[in-house]
Amino acid sequence: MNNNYFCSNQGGGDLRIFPTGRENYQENMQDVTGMGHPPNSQNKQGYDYKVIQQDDGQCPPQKRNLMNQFPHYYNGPTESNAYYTMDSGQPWIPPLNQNQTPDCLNQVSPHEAASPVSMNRPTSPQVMSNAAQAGQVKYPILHYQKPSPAMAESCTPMSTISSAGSCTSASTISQASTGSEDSDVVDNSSMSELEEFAHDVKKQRYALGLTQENVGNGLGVLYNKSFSQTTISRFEAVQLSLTNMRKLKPMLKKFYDEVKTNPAILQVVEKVEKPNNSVKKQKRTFIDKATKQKLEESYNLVPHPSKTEIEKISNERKLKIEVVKTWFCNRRQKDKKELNKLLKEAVAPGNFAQPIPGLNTGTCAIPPVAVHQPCLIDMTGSNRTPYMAINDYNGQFIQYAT
DNA sequence: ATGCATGAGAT
DNA sequence: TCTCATGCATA
Repeated sequence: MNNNYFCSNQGGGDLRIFPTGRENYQENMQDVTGMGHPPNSQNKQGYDYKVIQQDDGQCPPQKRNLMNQFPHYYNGPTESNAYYTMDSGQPWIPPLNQNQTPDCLNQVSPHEAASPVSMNRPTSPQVMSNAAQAGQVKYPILHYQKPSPAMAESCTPMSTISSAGSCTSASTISQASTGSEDSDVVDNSSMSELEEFAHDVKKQRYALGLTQENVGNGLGVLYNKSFSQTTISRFEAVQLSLTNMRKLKPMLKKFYDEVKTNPAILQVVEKVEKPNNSVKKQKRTFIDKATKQKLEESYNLVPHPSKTEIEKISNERKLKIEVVKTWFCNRRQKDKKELNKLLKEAVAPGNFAQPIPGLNTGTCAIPPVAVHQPCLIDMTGSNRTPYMAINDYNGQFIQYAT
């Protein structure tokens, strides 16, 4: 499964997801966030980190006591003006978004506003149970990024998939009105639907004897913009982001539909020639196994290294700063995808998870806590969701597919 | 199939 | 400076 996260579903249906190496939070962490578990003085004992230094104001923000900045997400010791280390001797670095300002905490999260379930305060079991039964526990889709330039320019007449059913067989394709700007009509497929579709599409490709490259070119034939073998491969393996999958799905669907009604295009597709772009050959740095191992270690400690930290790593590992930087970017990207998959696996009907705890995703200031009551999943992959202003939210929801 | 890289847009 | 979509290069 995933080496960077550990997830358990134990006692009373509690769901816990946290970075590996931090399993001991299971014993030590108590929820004092207001998510249903009032602080208990006993909870303040026995954390796996200790006060090591008074904060003289020079303390880097990452190490600063979270209590002051994220009072309702803070789970640690409450001594003010201090920062902490773990029993292992490693620094305990709160997964804090450095850009986050306390003002953000005053905003109502879209989750909270939109759902009977609150993220930041206890919800009575009554409300919870009613909401769950009525199917009212919903999750917002936040479009936080515009389509990539490639997609944007080539997909104007993109088909709209009806919200019913999976795409494999049941969905209806209707031609979106051309010209008019309905770019926010997007595919709403759930992760499971996308998986099913990806699988289906792969089968069809085999049946047609097409290569991934052929298909990529095929999209070019239909949309005037082709995709690489890599992208098709990643789509079939469901290795793209949810948004990305949803964008590509209608195109692929259209392609295969088109092939059915008009097999002649196969001839075209198979003959597409690659332009001889002898220009800009990409160089690829080779990082040996041992070095990668070390990078992984650094990553597990600090997924978002600062400039100084990157320089340090760069020196230690004898890699260019650029290479280290890129490595961390890619590593985070990879992690995010893996975590989303893990979350999807972890959430069984009746179980709910909090937004992704942020050690490895980096920006969510919520130390891992047990979830004793239904909460909301960040389906968007944006770990800023809880802090987003309500007016950034356009009211679109999906219900979590069980 | 996947690792390292790039460029555009968001923060 | 980061994230995200994407692709060249390569095992």
